[in-house]
Amino acid sequence: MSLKHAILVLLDREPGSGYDLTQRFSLGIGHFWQASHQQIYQQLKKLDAEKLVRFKTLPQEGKPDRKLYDITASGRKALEQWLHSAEKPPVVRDALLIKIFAASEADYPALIVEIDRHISLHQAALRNHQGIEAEFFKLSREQRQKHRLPYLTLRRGIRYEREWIEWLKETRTLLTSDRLPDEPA
Amino acid sequence: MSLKHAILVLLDREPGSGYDLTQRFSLGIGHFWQASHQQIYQQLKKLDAEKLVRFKTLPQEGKPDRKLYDITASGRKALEQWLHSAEKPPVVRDALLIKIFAASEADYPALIVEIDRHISLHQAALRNHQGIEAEFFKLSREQRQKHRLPYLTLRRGIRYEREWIEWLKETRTLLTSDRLPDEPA
DNA sequence: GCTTCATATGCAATAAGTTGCATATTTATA
DNA sequence: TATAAATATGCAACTTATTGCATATGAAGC
Repeated sequence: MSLKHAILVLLDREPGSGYDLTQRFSLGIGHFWQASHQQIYQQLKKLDAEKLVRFKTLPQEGKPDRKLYDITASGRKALEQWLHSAEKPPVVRDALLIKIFAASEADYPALIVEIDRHISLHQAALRNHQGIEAEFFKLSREQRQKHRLPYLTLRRGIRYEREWIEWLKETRTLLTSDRLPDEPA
Repeated sequence: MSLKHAILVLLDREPGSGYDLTQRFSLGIGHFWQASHQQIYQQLKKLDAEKLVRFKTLPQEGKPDRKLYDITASGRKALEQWLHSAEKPPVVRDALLIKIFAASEADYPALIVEIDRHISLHQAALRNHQGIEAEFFKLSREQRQKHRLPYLTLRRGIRYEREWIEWLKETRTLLTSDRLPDEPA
């Protein structure tokens, strides 16, 4: 259900096409919700069937018609109800940790390579988030105040990536030096 | 594919029934992979069809027969191959962050309640992890050395929960005081 | 005596997400 | 000049995960 509501949130801020939403997901809220364009188009269809959104078809030359979606009154109502409902913390499912859990010494070299790869990926994500953060701090105080909730979610993304990198580096060191932590985390 | 391999990892350590595995998931590796018993039974069936596991039926009185599963030679082979394959970092999908992202001032009171609830949940998870960690540190040096990889994954769980709690508390403070962060995360 | 918990396995329906493919044009880049 | 990227939408098949139900007994606690 959450993807539907994420879409409603975005349309509530500004109407847009499926394509627009795909951009907004990857650029705007990708640090806490990821969705492919296929998923977005599927859910827009369902949201339309439920009358939570509606659309106007804008013909374009050479390209397929653009469907400009907008949230409806009952969409807004559904969104508000959802905002006040309780949510479970996300389930954690991390394949890298299964591998680390299960590895024997023979697997260490491959594991180190994989850990390094993940460090790079998380560093790239962190740099990306920090770029957006830097933009935020260039804004005026009023503008910052206005966008503070989105910024707080970005902070969570930054900390998340940072925490990953720290743990991966610590784990890498312990694996290569064959040592073991001498005190609790 | 990862659930299948998580099951193979557990069976490789020790044969067991679907029920046993359910316990091992919730107690042993639940901090990085969660699975319900329905899912586990489904996947055991598929793994059996693929000949990666096999089972013996142990009749029991009064209770349904116990199916004792074990990994096969080709299961071990598949597991090793998988251990050396590359994995994408887990996708992040966090409904609470959508809510925080989208909230308006009218939603703040409900949001604070929800944040407090999440703080409690993460604190409970943290305490649980730390209990297991305390057991680990009671072990002899040799034993600790032997179980160090599982322990490293537990450290990740501990840090993950701690990071959540910190961010939730910070966010809660900023929301209630209507202030805004004055420096980058 | 009654309820709850633990043991033990499973089906069926649905929801959610992924992968691969298909189409068609313009604009920027090597 | 060819190639790739951006724009724009979508279907079909499949995998993965969730929800709700069903069955059956023994043991422990109130």
